[in-house]
Amino acid sequence: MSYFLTLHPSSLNLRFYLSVSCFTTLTNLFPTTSSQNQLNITKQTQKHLISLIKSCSKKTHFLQIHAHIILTSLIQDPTISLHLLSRISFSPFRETRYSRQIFDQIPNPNLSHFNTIIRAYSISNSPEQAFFLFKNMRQKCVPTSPLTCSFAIKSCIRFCSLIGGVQIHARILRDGVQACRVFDEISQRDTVAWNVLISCYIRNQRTRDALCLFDNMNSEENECKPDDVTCLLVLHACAQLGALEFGEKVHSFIEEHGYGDAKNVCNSLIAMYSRCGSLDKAYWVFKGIREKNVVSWSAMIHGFAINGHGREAIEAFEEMQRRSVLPDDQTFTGVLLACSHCGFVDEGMMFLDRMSKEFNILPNIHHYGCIVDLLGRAGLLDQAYQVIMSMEVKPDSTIWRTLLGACRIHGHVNLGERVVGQLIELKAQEAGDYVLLLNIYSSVGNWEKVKELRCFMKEKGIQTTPGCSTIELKGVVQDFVVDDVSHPRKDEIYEMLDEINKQLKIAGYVAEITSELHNLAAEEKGYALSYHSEKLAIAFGVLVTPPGTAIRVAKNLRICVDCHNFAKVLSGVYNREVIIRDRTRFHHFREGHCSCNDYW
DNA sequence: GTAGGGTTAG
Repeated sequence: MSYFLTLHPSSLNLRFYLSVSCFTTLTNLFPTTSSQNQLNITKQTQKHLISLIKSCSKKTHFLQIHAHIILTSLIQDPTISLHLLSRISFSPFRETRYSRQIFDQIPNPNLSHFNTIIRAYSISNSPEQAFFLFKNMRQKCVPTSPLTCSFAIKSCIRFCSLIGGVQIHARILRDGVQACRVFDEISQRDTVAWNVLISCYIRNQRTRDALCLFDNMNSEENECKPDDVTCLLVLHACAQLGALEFGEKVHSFIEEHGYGDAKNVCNSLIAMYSRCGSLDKAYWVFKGIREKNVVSWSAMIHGFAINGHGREAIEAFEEMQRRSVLPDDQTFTGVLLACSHCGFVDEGMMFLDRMSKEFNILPNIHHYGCIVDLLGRAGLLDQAYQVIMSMEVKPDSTIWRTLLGACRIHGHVNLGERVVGQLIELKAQEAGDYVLLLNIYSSVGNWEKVKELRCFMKEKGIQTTPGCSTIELKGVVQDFVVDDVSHPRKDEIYEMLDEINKQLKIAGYVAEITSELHNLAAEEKGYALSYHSEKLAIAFGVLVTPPGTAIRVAKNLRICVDCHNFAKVLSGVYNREVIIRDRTRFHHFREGHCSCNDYW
């Protein structure tokens, strides 16, 4: 029997014991299995062996057990090998090198094996090995657990590896396990470490914290400064938040540090300015790019589209072709978006047709989303439904929700109910969907159904998202919720809102009540609407900014008809440009008018 | 071989 050949070449200790002293003892101690290659183990043998391993208190004894396990190929049994590894790693006679020998003999180490050996290394004199094994797990496609990460990070801290810690940190966040505290434990943070943290914050919708980190990086005590990648990340956060002033600050930083020539930075600036409703500045940046690529054009087209400048978006699309820049799928998303936001039904359908025929780009779910929105808002609900049913991509919850939004606009009860049914079937229904259905019922005055659905929602404990509007003042984003009383200047804000309401009534503003959910008397409804979060944010804007300054508000949900009218009349009476970005689009108001097709 | 990164429906 050539059992020596089955041994790992490095396991000299074991060779020694096997060849010199223990072999006879071992075979007497344990009945060996007949074949070394076939693992044939009963539950009882396993149990017996494990209790032996556990009770083993001397190294010599342990060595004997180990030798036997190798000899009988029982090392292939994952439970036995784990106990063996665990005992040698955390016993009074522990020795990391020996742990490693055993680990290397295990044919297919699993998560528990890795956790054990990584833990052993993390408290040993060679903690860097823990990190290498952690990386090894990825290469071998062994999934990691929070425990693994915790040991691996500890080891990185012990051998002062920033790179290691950052890599594990990124992986933890990618795997959805929160461990931002790790960052604080890194002694030497470089720009990349900061950038990773910012990126993770943005991915986890903590955009405001991302902006704070930019400021922290920029502070005097901090040695490593933001670089071009930091700027890209932070611009993205500004765009999401609608934080224009902060975005401008980042823009100045970019210019000061000479990042302004980088095309990716410029493209991000275009996106940031357009998503903050500052189309002029977006266009200014766009014009400054010498060699505009497809991303620059797409970003600009998208910017025109979301700001309600559909004609310019389409012109830009034509211009880019004259300049021989080939459009891609995202360019068409922008073009179709322009059509949807401006109600260009025929053109939208034509572009959908052209993109595959002329440009060989197959429409994706985003393109169909625009088309469904376009048809739905135009009141062509059946046609929109047909598009969903006929498209080659599987409809997702978002696309059904788009159609549901259109059902609300047009008070389409039957289709609305069917769409909610589809969402429930997809198991993707959200509180907001039921709210839209409530809106549909109340807009047609079906209070019976409203009551029924409200009861259902109460029974099921469905929590609706509270409406929240934000407005930025001197680079700080401020929140307002419905009937907000938490603001330090709440008295002034409510006073201002009352004053605004008086002025607007004189100008002919009447509270629009169909969108309100409750079956209240008209007067009460008017009252219930008066403290919507966007109105509070606007009142705050009027209060704290000098006359003539544009008021920019971002809202997490859809703006209601009444607030829309309120802002429209206000833009004329107070001579203020009002820009409200809600969940689905921008609403620009100037001199008593709305730049898009009014509410829709 | 060297982390983090540009435009994307509602």
